[in-house]
Amino acid sequence: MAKAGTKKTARRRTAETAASQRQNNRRDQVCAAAAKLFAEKGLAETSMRDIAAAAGMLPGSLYWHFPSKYDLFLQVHAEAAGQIAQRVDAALKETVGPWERLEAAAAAHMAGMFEKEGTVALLQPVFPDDKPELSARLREQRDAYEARFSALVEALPLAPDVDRRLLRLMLLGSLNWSPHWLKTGARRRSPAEIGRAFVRMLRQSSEA
Amino acid sequence: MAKAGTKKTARRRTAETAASQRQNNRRDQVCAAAAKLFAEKGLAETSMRDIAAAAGMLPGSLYWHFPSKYDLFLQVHAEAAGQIAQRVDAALKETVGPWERLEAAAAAHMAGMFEKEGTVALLQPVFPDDKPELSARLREQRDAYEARFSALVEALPLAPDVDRRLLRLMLLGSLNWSPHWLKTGARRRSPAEIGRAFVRMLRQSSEA
DNA sequence: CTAGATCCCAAACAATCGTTTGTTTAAGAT
DNA sequence: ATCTTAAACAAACGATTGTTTGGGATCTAG
Repeated sequence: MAKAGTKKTARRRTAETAASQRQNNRRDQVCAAAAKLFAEKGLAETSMRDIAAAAGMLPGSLYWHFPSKYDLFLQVHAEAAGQIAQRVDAALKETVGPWERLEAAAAAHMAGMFEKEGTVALLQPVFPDDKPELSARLREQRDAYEARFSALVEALPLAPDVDRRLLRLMLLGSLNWSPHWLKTGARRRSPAEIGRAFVRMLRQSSEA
Repeated sequence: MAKAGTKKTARRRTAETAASQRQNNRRDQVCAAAAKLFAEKGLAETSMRDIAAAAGMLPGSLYWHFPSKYDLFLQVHAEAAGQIAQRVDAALKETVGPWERLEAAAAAHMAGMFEKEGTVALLQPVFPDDKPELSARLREQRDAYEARFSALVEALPLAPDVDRRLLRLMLLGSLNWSPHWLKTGARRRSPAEIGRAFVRMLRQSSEA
């Protein structure tokens, strides 16, 4: 087929595809195990040995996939943020009213946080002061995601005396705090329902 | 004067008072230093060496005042919780209306969290899974404090379809999350004002 | 068949952790 | 002056931390 192409590209492409089949087989597995542990115990309380054991390999082997523990955490964080952002964006595409959009975003935010065990790690802000680079990256990811809510609140038809910033912070705070009391088992209402309920509680009081 | 009293009691009393003057001189100092560090970096990220350095003594000397790191943390946590509870109770004594009482409690909660640097440590729930005793004690302290808000919400005149539990959780979540974005310097509104604003946002929408 | 890449193991590295031990200093009590 | 106790120092303990090193499979490309 592509044998007529330049030797280099042809060789490289086959090498890439063949390699990528074999490549990163267990990388995602490591990520998943790390996500779960980070979400359960936090960054500092989770050791590389714990992650390695959960992923079924030795501690040193992790360093073939990730250059450091913080890079691994950053990867997990980015994936979690991306998943929730994807959910929110998908929900927003199907919704039109300003309040309905905020409600859909809150529901997607909650559903995204609780869909997988590891995703909750996103919201617990862990900013190690001795790793300013890591903290900066985490803030970037978080800010980029939360910008969606800034826009949604900005679009609300509100009475002129309502502090939009405070409304946004109140909603996000109550959403992000929910993992502390919402247990995954035997929940009365689904996470998405709770997110919608929070938005509705804010709605009538501040409508224009 | 008291020389006619029994030798034992007289001697013991003077010994106690004299000892208590000399006793626990730097214990509070250690507590304050630990509270500040715990609030800034959390339990796991704060080492006994950090605390000792901040208190101006050597690591081993801490163990004369506290039997372990977790006991020290528990003490700090209890003091912080007690201070906020005291503020809330004082504010409630002067307020009568159900909504006004909730508003006053939220304001006191916020003011208490931000009055000292170390007090914020209260709200960041740190429950090490390998120390169930510590986790249980922390939960006790937190639950005992938050019971106030349960009672306050229960006393609100609400429409019958309003979920009081969810309203309480929303308020407490947004309050407890505020340290993540409310910077101590150059704040637009005081913590107490923000707490009041949060309650007002909930008020009109759910009033009976 | 050889060369090289991929992936992991086995073992150790230096650093830091919470904690313990033995000793010393200072001050009040007898 | 002697005895006791509070409070700290100095130094180390074993365990755990994140990470490095070197080598051994396993597979693919040439």
